Amino acid sequence: MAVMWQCQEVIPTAAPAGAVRQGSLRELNLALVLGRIAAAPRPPSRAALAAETGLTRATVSAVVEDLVAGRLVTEAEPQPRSGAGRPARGLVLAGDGPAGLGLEVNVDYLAACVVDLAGEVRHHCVHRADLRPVSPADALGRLVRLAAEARAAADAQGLILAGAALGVPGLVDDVGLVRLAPNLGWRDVPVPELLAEHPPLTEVIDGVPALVVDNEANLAALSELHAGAGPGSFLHISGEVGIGAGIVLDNALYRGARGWSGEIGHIPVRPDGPPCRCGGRGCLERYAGQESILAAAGLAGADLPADTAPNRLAELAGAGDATVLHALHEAGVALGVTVSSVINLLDLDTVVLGGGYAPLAPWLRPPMLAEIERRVLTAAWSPVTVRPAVLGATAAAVGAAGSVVRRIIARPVAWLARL
Amino acid sequence: MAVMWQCQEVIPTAAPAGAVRQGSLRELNLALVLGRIAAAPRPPSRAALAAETGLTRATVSAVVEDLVAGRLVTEAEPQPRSGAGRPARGLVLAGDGPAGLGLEVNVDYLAACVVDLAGEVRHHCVHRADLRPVSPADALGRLVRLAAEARAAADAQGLILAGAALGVPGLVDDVGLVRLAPNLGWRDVPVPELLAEHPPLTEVIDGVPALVVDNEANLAALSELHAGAGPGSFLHISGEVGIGAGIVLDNALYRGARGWSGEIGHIPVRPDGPPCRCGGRGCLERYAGQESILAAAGLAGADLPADTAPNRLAELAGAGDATVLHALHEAGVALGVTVSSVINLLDLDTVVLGGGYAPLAPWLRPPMLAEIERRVLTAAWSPVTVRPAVLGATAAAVGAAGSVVRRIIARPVAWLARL
DNA sequence: CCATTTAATTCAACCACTGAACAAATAGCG
DNA sequence: CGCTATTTGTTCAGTGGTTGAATTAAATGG
Repeated sequence: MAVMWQCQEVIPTAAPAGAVRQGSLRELNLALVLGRIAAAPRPPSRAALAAETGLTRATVSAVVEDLVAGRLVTEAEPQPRSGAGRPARGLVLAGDGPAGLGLEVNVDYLAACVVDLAGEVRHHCVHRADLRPVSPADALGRLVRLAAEARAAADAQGLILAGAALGVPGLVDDVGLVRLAPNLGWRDVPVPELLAEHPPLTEVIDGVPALVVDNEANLAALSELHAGAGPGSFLHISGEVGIGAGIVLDNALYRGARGWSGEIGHIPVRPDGPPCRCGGRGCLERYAGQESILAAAGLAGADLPADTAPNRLAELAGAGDATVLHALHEAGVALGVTVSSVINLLDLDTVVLGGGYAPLAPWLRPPMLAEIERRVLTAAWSPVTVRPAVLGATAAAVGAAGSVVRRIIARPVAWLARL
Repeated sequence: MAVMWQCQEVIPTAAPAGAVRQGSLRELNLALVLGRIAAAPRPPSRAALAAETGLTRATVSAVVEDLVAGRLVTEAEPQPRSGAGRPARGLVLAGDGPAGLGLEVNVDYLAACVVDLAGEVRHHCVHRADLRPVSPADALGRLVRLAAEARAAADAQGLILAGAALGVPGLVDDVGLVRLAPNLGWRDVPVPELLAEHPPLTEVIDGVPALVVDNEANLAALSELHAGAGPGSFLHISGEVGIGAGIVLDNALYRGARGWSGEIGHIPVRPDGPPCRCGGRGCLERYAGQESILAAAGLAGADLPADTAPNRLAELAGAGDATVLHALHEAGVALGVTVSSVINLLDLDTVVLGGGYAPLAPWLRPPMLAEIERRVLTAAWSPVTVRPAVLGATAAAVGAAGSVVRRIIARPVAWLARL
């Protein structure tokens, strides 16, 4: 069994860097048309797609025929139309075609979900447990059981799982090794090997590995790209126990030379500040990490589970607790300083507060905006938006599943060839 | 005369986002083959190109025929071969085809140069003068005279100018307006309008404007990408009077949502540090800007021209001047702190010291590496390289000219259609 | 001098898109 | 109710560009 491990989701750019044969022509147009169907606000007709893409109606018909045959697209009920003419048959992404399996291992929960082509979450299941004392092999074993449940749920709904993606709160290298997941206590964990005993996740479908491992913050950012306020460039900050960021540039996740981009938690806020366990001093995590906020809020000993702490903080802040308000203000200032650097560097216009920061956005936002206003050179010409993420704690798992279906939409040929 | 102004060089991605007709097929393969010829270390044969790209030899021959007819490629002398078989005819980029005109306006000089398809600098001319007291219209007038000289030189060598690019040390928006060039004293200067009286620069060749305006740091980074140590992702820091950075990700310049990326000079090193004229506090420019280094080195009153100051500092440092050494060390530490943030964020493996920093690299490098070692989370697994730029002060102008020819190589159809 | 080897060209076949004509399905109007 | 206008979708000959195999070209080596 030749298992090829690919780490980290890569949405193939529709255009191959290599030779362009005539088959590529159809390949590119399949991707083009399917992409438009996916992006359209309402089911488009073949004629509308032709007008939109510049292809002829004849070609669009041929392409759509392929997509329908491959169960990627179905015809919607003819919708009430105004004006004369033969009524259009609307095209929608199939609700019973391929789907993506999204998995997540985090500090205090496991999650699995199934997302269909249209991006709808068709199954979702969370298993709460503190995973720090659990061995990696054990944790992954539990995850496989969750995945089996999800697979059964997908089958029951007529969906075909086309791949899976796993989000981990740490650095993942390009052979599937989790180099370091500090808050989980993992170091050099070979996820592929540990999962190798579980066949459902280790198949290779047409050259694409059945499972892809990626950083959790990256996947959360992807979910915001697809489910959230849509296209553009933005920074998605995940405030979990650690602080991670996903960088979306021009509708694509930027991963860096080795896939380790977005390690925002250890950007120095005050280079001479208190030492951080990373070895540096005055890192952002020392000011805006969950533990630091809790300590500053006087809740250090409260021993709250990591996933309820943000809501507890929001509750107290809403009630006007001065210590908590001050702690959040300080965290917001630190975040603002860091984010200003990022914006000066990358010229982004949007910052999304995700993970644990989402419920705290009302209190983090004002000090962040104040710092940005002061420190970002171009703020005068174009304002920067800071907003909470639309998806909550489930973002990473949903983003993982979404990355699977987005890969199909970006390169439908791979799926069609599988049949 | 319909002059379309496009600001900022954009290398077209060979694959159009729109419809893919059969003509696109040839278009893509022209770009593919020409790109391989440009990237090859020695003149490749048609057969080698076929093997490399996956196209058939028949197709490669047809494509090459088009390229030769369009004066983009010529056949090199048959080189001595080993082994049996018909000798290959090597293909090289034409030395008498299209060329790019590169222009630069900086604080104390103007520059123009001509670069051919192969990236060779075929003409170069610098005009030294302090341009701060000169009006923008006047400065651009002088630049046009320099450009005319360059055009004559290109003609004399049988080159055809296919476009021009202008580098400016400031923020350029997408209609050609220089929003702010602080060290030049420019604000809201409409470069296109001021150049409109000079026909040679305002033609539109086949939909592509004859002149493109861009930030100088971006163009310097591009020159490093093409002339320097080649492909990859890196941060190019230009230490002129201000500090700018060009970000190259996956062999492409990243420009940001509005083209204002790389404003690294105002990233805070110490958020409570001395106030900066940008309105923030403790910005990098306050520690590693040319004026700050000179002040720390005790040369504040020396009134050195901006372009000789770095060499003077290098001279003194080489002679062991303790004050200068200390000043450079402090600047290096500040640069190291900032660069660490950038690397944590973007996961780059290379930092290039360009502009005025290039001659100072021997002294800046050690403290930078020390900070990176300490603050970059992933430094343990993969080392970060810090090196001086290969091109000196001429980098921006050469990069500008190079961007013109790179655009032709990336999409040769535009040039071929022009005939 | 001829077999071997590699390079490049020629040519019929084929694939996918184009453009125009045609069929289908509706609304509006007398 | 029937006719026209209108828009959607399909059919089909035509075309551009690639493929693959055969052919020609130009060298080496025994």
